[in-house]
Amino acid sequence: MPKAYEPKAFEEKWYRYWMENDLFRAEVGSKKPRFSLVMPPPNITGSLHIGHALDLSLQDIIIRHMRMSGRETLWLPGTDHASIATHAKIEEMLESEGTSRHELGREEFLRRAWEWKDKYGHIITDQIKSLGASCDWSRERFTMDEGCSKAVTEVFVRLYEKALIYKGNYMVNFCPGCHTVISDIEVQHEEVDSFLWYIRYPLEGSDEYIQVATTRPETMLGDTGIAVNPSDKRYAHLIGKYAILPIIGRRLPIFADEHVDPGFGTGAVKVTPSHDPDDFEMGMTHGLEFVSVIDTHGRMTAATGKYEGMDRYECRKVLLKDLEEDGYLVKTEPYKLSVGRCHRCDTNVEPLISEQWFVRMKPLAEPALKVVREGKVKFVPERFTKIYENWMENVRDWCISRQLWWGHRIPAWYCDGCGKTIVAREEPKSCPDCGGPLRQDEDVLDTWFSSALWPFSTLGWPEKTADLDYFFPTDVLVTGYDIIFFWVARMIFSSLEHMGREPFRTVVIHGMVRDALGRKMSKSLGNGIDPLEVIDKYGADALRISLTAGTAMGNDMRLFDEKVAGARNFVNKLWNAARYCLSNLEGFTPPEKVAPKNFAGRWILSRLERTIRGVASAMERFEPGEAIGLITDFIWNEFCDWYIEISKEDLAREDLREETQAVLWTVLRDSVALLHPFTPFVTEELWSYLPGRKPGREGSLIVYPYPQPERYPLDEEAEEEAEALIEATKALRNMRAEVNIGTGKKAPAIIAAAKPSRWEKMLPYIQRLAWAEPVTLGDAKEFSDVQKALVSVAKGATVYLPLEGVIDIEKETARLEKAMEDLARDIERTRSRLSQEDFLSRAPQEIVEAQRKRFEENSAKLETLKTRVEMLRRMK
RNA sequence: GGGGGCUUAGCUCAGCGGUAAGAGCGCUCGGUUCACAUCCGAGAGGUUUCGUGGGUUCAAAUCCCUCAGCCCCCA
Repeated sequence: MPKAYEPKAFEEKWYRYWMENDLFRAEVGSKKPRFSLVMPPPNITGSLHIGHALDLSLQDIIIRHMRMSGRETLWLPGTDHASIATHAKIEEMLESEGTSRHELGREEFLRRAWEWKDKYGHIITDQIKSLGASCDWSRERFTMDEGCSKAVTEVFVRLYEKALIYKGNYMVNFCPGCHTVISDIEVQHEEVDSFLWYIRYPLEGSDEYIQVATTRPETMLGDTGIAVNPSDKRYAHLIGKYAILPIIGRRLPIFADEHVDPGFGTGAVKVTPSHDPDDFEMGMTHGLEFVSVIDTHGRMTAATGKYEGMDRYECRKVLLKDLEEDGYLVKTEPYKLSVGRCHRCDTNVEPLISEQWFVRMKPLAEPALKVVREGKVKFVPERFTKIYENWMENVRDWCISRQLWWGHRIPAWYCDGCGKTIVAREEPKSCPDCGGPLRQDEDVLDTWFSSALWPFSTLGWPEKTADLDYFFPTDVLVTGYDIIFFWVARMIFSSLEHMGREPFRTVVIHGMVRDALGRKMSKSLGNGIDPLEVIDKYGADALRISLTAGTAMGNDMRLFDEKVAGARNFVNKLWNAARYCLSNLEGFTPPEKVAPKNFAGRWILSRLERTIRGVASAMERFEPGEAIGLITDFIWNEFCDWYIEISKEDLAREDLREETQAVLWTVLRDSVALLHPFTPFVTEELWSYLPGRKPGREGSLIVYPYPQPERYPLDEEAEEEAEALIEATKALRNMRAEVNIGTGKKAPAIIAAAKPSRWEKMLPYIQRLAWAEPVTLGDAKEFSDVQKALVSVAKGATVYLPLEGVIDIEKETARLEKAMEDLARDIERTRSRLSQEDFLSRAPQEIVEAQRKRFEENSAKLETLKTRVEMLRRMK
């Protein structure tokens, strides 16, 4: 076994080994209880970022834990076609070649897109492998593969037939940057510093004006009315009259509408039904004219006269100048307003009216709410339930068409002859009504429309497949809180609608990974951490630990180099502990049963049992951070710091050598097994060196039964003895440091015990652990008059550090008095607690007992110290 | 405007009803002990204390309410 831990030496090797031996593959119809999980499909245009690394690490931890716990596990991987992103990427590529999609035509564009996908689409899946993700690559899917596409068509047709999909002319969010409609949740609202412009519109047949305030002056060219609040006395006399739109000259009816906030601006608002969602509503209810003044490129339309062709913001500038010159602009005030930006390209979204396809949400949302409220789908942590419900309760219809070519083309055909619309699974040859020719809808569907079907489309739906039958519904879904609405919610209602049941039982939500300063990682800030670089530097295992340890599920976390280095240090510690164990296990044959007689062995197995129980509980609650914390604490602070040191003594003893070897082997084996879901590479590597490893595939750690509770007896007696030993050792080390006796330097020690017989067996350990030589044992009274020594009290014993020279009485007295103060304070606290009737009668018996015991132990310690201090005083 | 989160040691964070507040990093002191300097030993550091003020309880950092600061989501 190599001396140094070097992850690069074996990480790739083990991934290949697992793959070649088909160890990630799920078997349909296995007798084991099954456990399935689908991977949130990463975007094919993307490369692995730290968010993926977290998401995938958590899934791998869960799936490996389940696999080792005896489940037939499926972790289904795949990728997402990412309509907008890929489309943009291809367009960019074509542009660099001096051509465009319109020049090439749809068919050629798609050919080029598929070519690109075949060439680059697997980059991210290759990267996923370097993390150790144990997903079943034989079942890998792509949202645009044949099966998933078939599912999309099927769903579209079914929803259309149930009138849950409709086409209509409504106000939508258009992104001039991506040149497509986007859905409501793809718009990000952001507060920006802007202005409120006050403009006066002349009243018809009068010299007077009505003043309005607006944040978007350029839209005034499309104004078709002016609204005031019905209760607003200032304007009551103008209702029913008309104003004249400056520059354009259009007659604008002045009307009352309750939605107008009298406190905003002047209380009178211009109404642009074609470019504002609220105005759209008013336009509909009040029968206003609809005039579109901004097109899908963000440019002014022909309806704007001399402004035609100008960019909307350019037009704003020119128009304001014109208004000012003509005396219409009254004033300009600074104003904070919320602008909608495109989630993908950051361009300001333009609300405009357009004919698009929508999913009717109300009927779908109801069952999706019910299933969560009834607990059939549970969120972990629970607080995300409320966030989901909140959204689902207020959900609006989902705009699903996109003006792009890369994606699932909408299965709708139009007959120009008779105007009929046909929605069908197979392309119809001609119009069933008039026999005329048909043309297919040009648009594709929102990518999320296909990912919403992921848990069942990937298992073969709409076909009845064995996979679907066996693995659906899936058990858990792991994802970040940022896509609860985009994805989780949509999977839930889609599955309920098409499968008749929930897609998964538990949704495990994690937070975002931030940089060292708590900032979001972004390209513009350049503060992103590349997981591949981290893996290169510290290994995948260290990365996985640093992403999961020390954080609670659902909370954001910060990642920085020192954190990963710390994780790597732990792995190195494990590596060296294993080296120690293995070097002492040469020629060792694992016994049938490990049942040590010595307290040290019983102690460490008892502690191991507690760790196993804690891990089982944490994993059950989906708190891998807690689980890994328990395991690392056990390995480092108990096994390495204490048991391994003790074992050095015991291995040298004829009567204990064999059982000590057995304990070392057992604890190492279980530690490595417990850790495997978290650090798969190093553990499988160490496993390969472990005596007793069964040969071949079946002997791999990845399929070794995960340590479960009640594997070893809890041994309170041994734990108490070990605690006493540790306490005495620490007391000695402490006193030695006090008087600058270096570690490793021999110095005598005296243990004055209440029950000396109990301490006899511990002397060799104390000798080694506290570099104490010679160690003298006696009963409490025997040494009470030792003068040249420092004293500490441990559980059941007084520990002396005899000194060659004369002790500094002042200093020692002060040290002891400080200890006495602490004890006295504690004694007082427990005494007062024990004197309360309510406490004695209402608190559980164990708690009361523990207090009593503590009171007695501390009183005894205090008594000892008191006597000692009195003695020191007499010496002065 | 609605919803959620955070506020615990210098920093990053655990702990979320059971009784002297924990970890890692950083800091100080001491160490080339035959697994490990990617390490070992000791220690300081939280004003009797977990943002503030109340309440519930035998018992609160932990549960409830108030307020404050910061952050996120939705409208």
